Amino acid sequence: MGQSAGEGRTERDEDAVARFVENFAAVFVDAGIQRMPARVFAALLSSDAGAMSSAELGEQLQVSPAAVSGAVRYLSQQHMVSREREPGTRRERYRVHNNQWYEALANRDQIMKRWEEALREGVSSLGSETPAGRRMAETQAFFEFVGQELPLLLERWRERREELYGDR
Amino acid sequence: MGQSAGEGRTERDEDAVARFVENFAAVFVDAGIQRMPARVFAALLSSDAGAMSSAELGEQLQVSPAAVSGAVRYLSQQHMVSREREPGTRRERYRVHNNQWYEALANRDQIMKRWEEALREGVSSLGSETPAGRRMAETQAFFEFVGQELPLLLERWRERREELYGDR
DNA sequence: CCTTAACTTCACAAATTTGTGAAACTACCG
DNA sequence: CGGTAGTTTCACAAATTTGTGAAGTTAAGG
Repeated sequence: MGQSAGEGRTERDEDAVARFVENFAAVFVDAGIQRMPARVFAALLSSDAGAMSSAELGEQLQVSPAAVSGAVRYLSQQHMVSREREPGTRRERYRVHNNQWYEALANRDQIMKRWEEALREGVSSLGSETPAGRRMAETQAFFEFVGQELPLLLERWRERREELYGDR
Repeated sequence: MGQSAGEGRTERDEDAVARFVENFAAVFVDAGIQRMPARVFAALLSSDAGAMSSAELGEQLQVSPAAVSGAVRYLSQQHMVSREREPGTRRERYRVHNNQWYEALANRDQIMKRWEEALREGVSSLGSETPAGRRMAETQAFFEFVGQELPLLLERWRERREELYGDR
C-alpha cells in the first residue's frame, strides 16, 4: 500500500499515520483515558519531533483549540507531556518525553496511594479480625508490595534500555 | 463512632461498610472501570463470605436485577469474580477469589497484547528508520519487558504471601 | 500603552453512557 | 409437563460526558 493520492509533499504516509493515531488512541480509551487526550498523545508520539504546537494538533486532529487545550492540560497533569514555550513567541509546544512517558504510565504514584488509602479505610471499617477485613488487609499488602517492586522494575528497565539503545 | 441507629442485628457497622463500598468503587471508577461493576465488586470484597447472591447485591446497592446482571457479566469476563450455582436451586452466587483478583488486575494479558500490537503497527506505519518510529520501537520494547517481568513479580508476591499468611 | 497572536474558560448542544421496568428465557421442583 | 424462582435481554428515559463557538485573558511586539 503506497502513498495515498495527494501532493506527496512529505515522506510519511500520512494516511497510515492518521489511522495509527486513531487506533492507538482507541487502546488508550479502553484503558480508561478520555478520547481527546488519547488522540493528542498519539499524535505527539507519532510526530518525528516528538512535539507539536497547539495549532498543528488542532489541524491534524480536526478539532478546536479548546479541545486541544483541555487535552493538553490533562496530559501534563498526568506527566505524560510537558509544555514548553517557543522562545520569542507566544506559541507553545507540547512534548512527549522520549523515555519517560511510559514510566509515568507505570508509576502512577498518586493512584497507588489512593488504592492503599481506600484499602486501609476498608480494613478499619470491617475490623481486622473479620474474614472480610483479613481479605482486605491481604490486598493492601499486595499493593504495598507492588509499590515497592515497581520502582525496582523500572530501574532494571533503564539498564536494559541503556544496553539496547545507548544513552541517546 | 459506634453502630448507627437501627436494630443492631449484625456486628458489622453497616453504615461504615456502605461508605467504604462507595469510596472504594470511586477509586475503581477513576481507574477506568464503570460504576456499577465497581460497586458490585467492592460489595463482594467487603462481604465476609466473599460471595453474594444477585438478590443480596441488588438489595445492598439499591439497584435492579438488570444492573447486577450486567455488572456481573463484565466482572466475570475480566476474571475478577466467578459465578457459582448454589446447589439445588436456581440462585447464583458471585465470588471474589481471595488471592487472585488482584493478580488478574495486574496480569491483564489481553490488554498487554493490544498495546504491543498497536505499537508494532505504529512502527511499521512510521518506518523504523524515522525518529518517531525509533521512539515507538523503544516503547514497544518497554512493554515487552514489562510483559516478561510482571509474571515474575507475581511469583515473588505469591512467595511473600505464603510467608505472611500461610496457604489458607 | 495599544494591538494582536495565542491560549484558556465557559455555557450549551450533541452524543454517549447508564440504569430501569418489563418482557423473555431457563431450568428446578412438584 | 406445568408452575415458578431466578436471571438475562431489550428499548428507552435520564444523567453524564464531550467538543464547540464565542468571549475572556495574557503577554509579545510595536
